[in-house]
Amino acid sequence: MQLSKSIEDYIEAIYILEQESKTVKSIQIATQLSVSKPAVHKAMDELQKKGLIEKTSYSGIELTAKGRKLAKEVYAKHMLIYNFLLQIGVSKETAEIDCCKIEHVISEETIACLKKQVHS
Amino acid sequence: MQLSKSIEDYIEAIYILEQESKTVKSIQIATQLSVSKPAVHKAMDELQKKGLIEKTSYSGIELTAKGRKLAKEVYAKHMLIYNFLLQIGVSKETAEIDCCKIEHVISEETIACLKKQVHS
DNA sequence: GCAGAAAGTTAAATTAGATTAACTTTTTCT
DNA sequence: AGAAAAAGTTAATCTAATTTAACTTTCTGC
Repeated sequence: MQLSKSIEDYIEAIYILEQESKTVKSIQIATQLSVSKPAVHKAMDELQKKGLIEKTSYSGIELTAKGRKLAKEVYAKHMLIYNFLLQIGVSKETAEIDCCKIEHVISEETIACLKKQVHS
Repeated sequence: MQLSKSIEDYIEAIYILEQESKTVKSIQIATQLSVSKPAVHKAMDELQKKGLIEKTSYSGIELTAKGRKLAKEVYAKHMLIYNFLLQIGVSKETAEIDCCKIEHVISEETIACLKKQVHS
């Protein structure tokens, strides 16, 4: 499945919010990603069409098994890049900003190579 | 000056083409970046408005001093990331693809840290 | 020097992702 | 329970970057 950058951001945000609060509300995602409520709404439509989340009107949002699997992959990539950046001396603040962007454009091959760099 | 990803791609393409052929034509840029002629045309309008290129109707395209300075910066970033990727074992093909995307999203701080990694 | 090809330009339409404004539904608090 | 606030939804609009189609200008080769 080919996901757009923004869809990856949304699914990752849901995954992170899921771990903090039992049910994930649209407004939390909007706050987390600094986007408007309608932007979240449209993105949730999209995620639902792709079978990545479950949601009925005015209810909470839940990842499906498929959605959670994907979210975990995105998040793992995020953490790998983040840790690599810290390791080479980037500040936490910048590492967080940069890895959010890099995670959407980096190839699997490069991810595999980075994996060997981290912790070494 | 805050440049969009696509504008950075165009200016970088001009910089590279400038070194191969004396005058840079719109069609060469279109071929290089795999975009349509009108896309190049609009981008050139934009670059001209920003004072980064010189161009009169139906003539060749030239970087201004300001444009060349910027192009060099973008290109240097490109090569730094490319070389780093090779160094960690990424193939040339993938390194080229990935660095083209990473160069548009990476911070100056991370670039500085990467610089210390390359060649070491 | 002129016809056809190549390059450049213009206009209109498309796409993805967002926004604001206005409205509806749900929640919360007294 | 009902009013006010909060959250969700819908509609209309915007922007950036692109495309196709059609047209104009320039170049090239006979």
